[in-house]
Amino acid sequence: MDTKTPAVSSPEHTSSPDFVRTIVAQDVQAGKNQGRVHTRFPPEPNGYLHIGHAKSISLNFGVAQEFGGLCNLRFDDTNPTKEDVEYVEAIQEDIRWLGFDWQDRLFYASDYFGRLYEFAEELILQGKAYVCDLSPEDMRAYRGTLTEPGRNSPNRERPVEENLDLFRRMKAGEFAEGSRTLRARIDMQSPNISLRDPVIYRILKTPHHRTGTAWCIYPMYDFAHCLSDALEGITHSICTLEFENNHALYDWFLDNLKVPGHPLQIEFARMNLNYVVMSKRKLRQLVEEGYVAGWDDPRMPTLAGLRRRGYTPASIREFCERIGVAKAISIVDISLLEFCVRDDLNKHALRVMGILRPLKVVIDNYPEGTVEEMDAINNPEDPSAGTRRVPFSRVIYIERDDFREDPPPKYFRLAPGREVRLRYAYFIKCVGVVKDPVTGEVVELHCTYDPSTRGGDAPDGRKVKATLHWVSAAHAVDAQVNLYDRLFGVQDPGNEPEGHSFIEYLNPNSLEILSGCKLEPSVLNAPALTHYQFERQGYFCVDAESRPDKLIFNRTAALRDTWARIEEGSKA
RNA sequence: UGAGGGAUCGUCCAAUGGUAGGACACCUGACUCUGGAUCAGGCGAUCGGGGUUCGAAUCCCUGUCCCUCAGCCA
Repeated sequence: MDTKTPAVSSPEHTSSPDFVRTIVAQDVQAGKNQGRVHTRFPPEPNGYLHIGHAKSISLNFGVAQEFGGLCNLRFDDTNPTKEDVEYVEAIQEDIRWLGFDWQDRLFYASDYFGRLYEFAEELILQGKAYVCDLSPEDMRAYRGTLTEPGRNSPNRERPVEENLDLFRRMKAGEFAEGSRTLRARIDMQSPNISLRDPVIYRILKTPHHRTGTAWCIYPMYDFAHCLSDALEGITHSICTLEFENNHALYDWFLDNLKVPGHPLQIEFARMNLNYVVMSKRKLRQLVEEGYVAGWDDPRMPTLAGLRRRGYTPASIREFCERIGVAKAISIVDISLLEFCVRDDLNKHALRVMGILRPLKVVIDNYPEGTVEEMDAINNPEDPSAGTRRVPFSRVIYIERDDFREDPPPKYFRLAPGREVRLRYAYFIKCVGVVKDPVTGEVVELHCTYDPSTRGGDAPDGRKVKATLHWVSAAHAVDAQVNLYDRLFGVQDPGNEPEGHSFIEYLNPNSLEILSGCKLEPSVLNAPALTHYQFERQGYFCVDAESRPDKLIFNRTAALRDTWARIEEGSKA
C-alpha cells in the first residue's frame, strides 16, 4: 500500500511555489550552475529523526526531484562525542521508509576530513587562520558580547610558519584537549558574532564512529558544512532559520578557499507542532527516564514512533506539503497531521469489525448451532479491495457504547425495545437486559432478529436509525488494543516557564490499554504494521510485537465522532 | 540596548500596486447499511500610526511585538 512514489506536488496544491522553490526556479532559469539542482539532507547522527525532519527531507528531496536534480544524504558527523552508529542506521531506515532515495550518494562529513584538513592549512598559509592558545573561558571573555566588540587573541599575529607547525602538532596529538584551537582570522569587532574569529578545528581525543582514532582534531560545523556542500557540488544548501547568523561565515570560507563551486544557503522556518516536544534533548529524556517505551513509542513524534503508531509515509509527505515552506516561525496544529493520516487511511485501509469494549448479545430466536457467512465490503472507497465473509451466529458482541438502557435524546443506537441494524447482517430488536445483581451493570442483552432483513434491508421498507458493528462470539479473536492520546496536555509543553519541566505537562491518560477486545477472525494473520479501519471506531495497525497468539493493535487515529460532540455539547 | 530575521482568518500557507484566497479546525444542512466518507453552505485575518497612489497586505516613513546569535554543539 505504501508506495515509493516521490512527493511530487499534486495539482491541487501547486497554486504557487514556496519561496525556496521560487529561488531555485529563478536560478535554473538564469542558467546558474549550468541549470543543475543539487541538494542534500545533512542530519547529525545524534538522535532519531522526528516529524520536523520530515519537512526538511521532503523539501530537499522534493526540490531536487521537481527540478530534475539530485539530493544527497550526508551525515554531519564532525563531533564524535555526540554521535553514534545506532543513529546512522535508524536515520537511513526512516528516510527510506518515508519514500526517498539517495541512490549511491550516501556521504559523511568524515569522508572529507583529509581534504578539510588541507583547506585549513591553505587558510593558514594565506594568513587567514591561526592557532589560538586561549582557554575556553578566556576565549569567551575575548569574544565580547552582543553589544560590545571582541578583543584580538594574543596569538592572532602568530607567524604563518608557527601556525602551520602548531596545527600539525595539534593533528599529531601533541596537545591536550581544549588547550588550543585553530581559528579563522576574520574580525573580532564584527557585529556578527559568528565572524569574530570562529574556531574551525578543536582537539577531541575521542574515537570517531567511522574514522576511529585516525584523528584527534575535528572540524567545526561552520567550516565542515560549507566545504562539504561545495565538494559535493551542492547548488542549494537549504537549512533552518537559526543558521541565518552563520550565513556570512558560510560564504566567507567558500570565498577564501579554492572550491569547485559556491552553493547558495537558503534558510527556512523549521516545523513546530503543538502538543509535542521536538527537541532531541527532550525526546531523549522521555526515552531515558522511561516516560515512553522507547524512541519508537507510538506516542513519540519520531518517524519511528509515527510508523509504529500506524502513520503512513504518504500521509506524512502530504502533511509536509500542506504546511508549506516560509520564513515565519509557525506552530502547526497537530489536527492537520491527524487529518492527513485519516485521509490516506480512509482511501487505503481495509475495513474490519472489532469490538473494543464487548457487550454480549444473545439473539433469542436465532437457531442455535447455525453459522452464516455474511458478505462484507473491504473498502467502500476502493471497490477493487473486494469483499470478505464474516461469520454470524446466535451469540455476538457489540460495543458497550452502542447500548443505553436509558437513551438520551438524539441517541439512536440500541436501547430496550429499539430496533437497529447489524452491519451486513440483520435488524435486531432489544427485548431483554441482564444485569449483575450486585453492581447493576448491564452484562448481557437479549434480542430478536428479523430473518427477512438479511443483508440489512427490510422488505417492508421500514428504516432503522443506527447500524452497529458486531463480532460473532464463537469466532472472535481476542486482542489487546492500545488507545493513544496526545502525550502532552498543553499546546506548548516545550516552552515551560522558569522552574518548571515539560515533564509536568505529560498527559497521564496518553495510553489506555484495552484487553479482551473481540475482533473478526480475518485479522488473525495480518503482518505487523498492517493498517485497518475498525468500522465506526478508528484506524488501527498491527503492533510490531503482535503475535498470532497475542494480537496487539495500536490506534492510529479515531474516526471523527459526531455523536461524541453532540453528547459533549449537551453536557455543557 | 549590537547584528541578522519575522509579523495576513483560531492554525498553516497564498495573493508582489487592481475583488484578501485555499487548507486544517469550528458551526449548519444534505446524503449515508460506518453518527465515517462525500457534498453544499457558514464563521473568520492584513501588528499600530502616518504617507504616496484613482487604488496598498504589497511601496515609503515611523512605532510596536516576536525569533536567532555571546559552544572548542549542529
